[in-house]
Amino acid sequence: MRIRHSQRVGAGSAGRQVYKALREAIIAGDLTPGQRISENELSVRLAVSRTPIREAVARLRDERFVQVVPQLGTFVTRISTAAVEDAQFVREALECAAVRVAAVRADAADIAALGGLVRRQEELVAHADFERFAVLDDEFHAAICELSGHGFAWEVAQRAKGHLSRVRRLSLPQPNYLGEMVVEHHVVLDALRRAAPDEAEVALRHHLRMVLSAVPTIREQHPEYFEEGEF
Amino acid sequence: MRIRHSQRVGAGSAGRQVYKALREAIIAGDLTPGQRISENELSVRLAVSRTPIREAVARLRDERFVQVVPQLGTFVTRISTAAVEDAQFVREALECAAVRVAAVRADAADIAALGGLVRRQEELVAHADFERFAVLDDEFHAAICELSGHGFAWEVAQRAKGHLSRVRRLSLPQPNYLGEMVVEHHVVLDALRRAAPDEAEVALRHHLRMVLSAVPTIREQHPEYFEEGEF
DNA sequence: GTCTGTATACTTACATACAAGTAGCCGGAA
DNA sequence: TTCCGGCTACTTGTATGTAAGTATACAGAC
Repeated sequence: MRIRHSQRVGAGSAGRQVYKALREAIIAGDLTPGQRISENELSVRLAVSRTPIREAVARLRDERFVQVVPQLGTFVTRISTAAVEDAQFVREALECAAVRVAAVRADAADIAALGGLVRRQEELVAHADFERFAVLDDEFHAAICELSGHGFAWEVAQRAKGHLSRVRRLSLPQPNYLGEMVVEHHVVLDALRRAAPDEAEVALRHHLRMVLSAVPTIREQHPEYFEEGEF
Repeated sequence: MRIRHSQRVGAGSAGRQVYKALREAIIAGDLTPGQRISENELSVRLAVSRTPIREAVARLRDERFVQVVPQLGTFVTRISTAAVEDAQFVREALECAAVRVAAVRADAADIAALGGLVRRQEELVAHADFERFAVLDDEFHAAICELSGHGFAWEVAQRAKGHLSRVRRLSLPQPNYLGEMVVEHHVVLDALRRAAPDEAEVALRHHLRMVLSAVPTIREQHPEYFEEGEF
């Protein structure tokens, strides 16, 4: 084989790398919904054997990014409205529960750190840097879960909200989207600063439903990304 | 091409079977915390090759049932208080959110079906049948999530609450445990019947914390199951 | 032309062989 | 006795071969 274990320079095992690459490719839309992905083709393109490919595909299957039909093929799932709503429900439940705890646990230093995050987000709004904003946005929500003492909740939400991430990727280019996001982050942050769990929850819930409310529009713009059927 | 293909209904793939067997063995305590499990040994004992074993182990690793150390071994994780609290947090957030929705969505037929479940549980209390009670208990909670329209939430909770399941298994033999469980199920059921989301949430939250409150006792009874360190 | 049976070229699921790294035994030296 | 170095027997991670099943193209019958 060409590439030895020297490739393992701390980036994780090959299977883990393949998983990350495929996940990112699906969310970014490089692998389009409905597309068939071949383990053999991937193994040559990524220069690894089929074993790590299979490991990655298995994880993606658990997260509903792909559907694997035995002896037939593996397909990138189309975004289904039901799956998006499921993901939204899970994320909302977990993060709202977390923010309530965070509101009573966060100290001044925690608030300051969160504030720094939001300020960095503001800078990106001016540059319309959607890529890096998405990263900082995830960091913001991850930080809230971390503040609650249950960073595990963020991991779970992350694994469950696959379809939601794909939708977000499509919705970012909409006008003034980033600006509104930052404003809402500020509202949540203020509630946390005042140690007001109820207000923090309400604010975060409203914020999280932003993405969901954009789904119909996104669906019209990218109908080929979605499953046919019920509206 | 959008053909939904029939899954292999019967027993599932070998990897899936191995996963279920190992998961059950860990929860039941047949595989004790800290114990090293060898992929090779498992492959001969279960009469399959290492490939499906590895697939199962990968899933168990995601659920924190095992810890895999490359080139060293795979070990059954010890129950950590932090992991149990994490699982509790996730389950509570998801199920409480679900029960609120269920309270306003459930119709008479749904309530009747849930009532039937609880009645079957009552019968098992008399026989002290812990095994089957655990199954019916899961069915009860799964049904609530199903009623909310987000059965997916139960799947997520199920995957996240691994350590909690192990604790429950240890706590079931405590006196009058089953009886209290059924009583609390009734309280939740009544709240659902009255379509009272707030009361349903409070009742369910209290119910879910029963297991957690038993952790210290369980830890004293089975210290070898738990990680050492912080109390 | 239309339909049908078959060969073929794919696919995933599983089995097996190899590579690389770690713990521990064990003999020998200080 | 104590410490150190190498050898051995494991481990997981990866590569590759084998088996079984499905869609499809195509030749032939009607």
